[in-house]
Amino acid sequence: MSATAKERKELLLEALRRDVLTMTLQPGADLDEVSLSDDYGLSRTPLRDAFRELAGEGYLTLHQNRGARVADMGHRTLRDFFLAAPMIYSSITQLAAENATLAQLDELKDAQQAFKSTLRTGNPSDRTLSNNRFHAITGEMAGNVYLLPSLNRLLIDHARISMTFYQPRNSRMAENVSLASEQHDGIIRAIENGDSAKAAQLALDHWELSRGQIELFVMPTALEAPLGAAPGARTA
Amino acid sequence: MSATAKERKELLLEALRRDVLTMTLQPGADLDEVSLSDDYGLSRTPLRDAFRELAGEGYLTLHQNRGARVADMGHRTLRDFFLAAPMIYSSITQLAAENATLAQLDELKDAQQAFKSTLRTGNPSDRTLSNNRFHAITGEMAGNVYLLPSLNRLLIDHARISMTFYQPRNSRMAENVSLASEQHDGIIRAIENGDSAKAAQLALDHWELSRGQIELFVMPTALEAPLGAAPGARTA
DNA sequence: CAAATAATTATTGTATTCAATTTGTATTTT
DNA sequence: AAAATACAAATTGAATACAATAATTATTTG
Repeated sequence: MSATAKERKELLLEALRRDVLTMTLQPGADLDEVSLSDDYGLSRTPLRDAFRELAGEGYLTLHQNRGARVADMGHRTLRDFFLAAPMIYSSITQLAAENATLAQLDELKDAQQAFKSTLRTGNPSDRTLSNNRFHAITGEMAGNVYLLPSLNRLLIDHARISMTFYQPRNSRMAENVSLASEQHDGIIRAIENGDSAKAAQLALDHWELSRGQIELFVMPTALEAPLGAAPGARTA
Repeated sequence: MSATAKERKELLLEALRRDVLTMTLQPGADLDEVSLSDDYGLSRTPLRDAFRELAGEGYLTLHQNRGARVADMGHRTLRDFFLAAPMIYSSITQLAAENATLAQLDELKDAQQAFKSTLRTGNPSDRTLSNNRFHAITGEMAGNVYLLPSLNRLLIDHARISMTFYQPRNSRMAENVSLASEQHDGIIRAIENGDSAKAAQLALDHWELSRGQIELFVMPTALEAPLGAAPGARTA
């Protein structure tokens, strides 16, 4: 409670964003106004204000007389995601290469450094968050107010999907993670050189890697054991 | 003051959206909390709530200790708009053809009827609003939560750009308006038939018409009078 | 008189209080 | 006992009251 009210509000916003992205707050979970307000030393008025803000960004959804819930991830979500992601990611990255400032480029490099260090420590949440930050910066670089809201919504659910599907359990997946890091480096170079066509292509490659990783979990490799022939198998 | 508080809030939201789209509230205009709150018989709390909601939708922008302003349309805006519009419009319309329900199709037909009638009455605001509604419905049809926020932001500024650039002053422009209406009909047919490729192409054609109309104002036809040769011309 | 500073006013942000709606529970009724 | 209704508790929404910040005006000082 030491900080000023404005700071506590900002703290709350960041914490909620983080908890949504890392699935600490699960999709559909409903947020209690009173408990959160005394957790962060705020009254309900600025808290509800924060809810609205986060709802506008796509983290939460608000329902009449029913409060705030973490944005859902239904069965349609994944399909919508696969449709929209390559288009938005590639065009954002292309525009980033065309419009990035040097200050933004430094930010992106810092974000990539942070991402690399999370690969070593291995905390899935931190990895997801640092990856999220990397791509959010490309969005700022692109600076297109019409595409940005779509990108940010994609990034929210990309983080959440990664948290569920992208836990590297074997060497193949670990390889993919470090490959993703190399792709980040490539994207940085393309942006640095203003090579927008290459940046767009690298974004697509990067997406394909991520997509494949997700599909490994959605469609796992088939079991090899033949049915009904195994010794001691129970009959239905 | 007769309606319930919830209704008055909804009324306020609709009125503000409408006023932003029709440029009744100009870009950058700042909204006074107290005057609006007694205009609509609401206290400042739900009013500020409405501001946040509209900010999330892209109609307003909020600044620290400085209240709400109508979303700006700077010099970058038009360029960003031209870049994003064809991509979003075509993909939204394509998805609309793939996913539209019959109820939504009826809504779209109704919206198109309304649009046609505004062409006859000739009120620019009504024409803009009914056109806006037509395209907003295609967005609902597409139903892709990741693309929808970008579409809606495009639609806000498309309406506002139309209100400034799209006042038909000669027969060429009047023709274009009725051509736009025919394109709407074509889009409806393509959606009805589930022909997503055709729908996407028609959306692009529709965009091209709109783009050309805007460019007529941004880049007007050159004057024909030769410079410096006219009698009585002043020398620099 | 100009610049700087202090005080006043206006506007925004937060807390508290009050009202309305919803949800859970208990009681009644068939 | 199951369903329906009435009641009570909890939760959300709005209004008022209070605090903090920014803008404006007045005053002071070089």
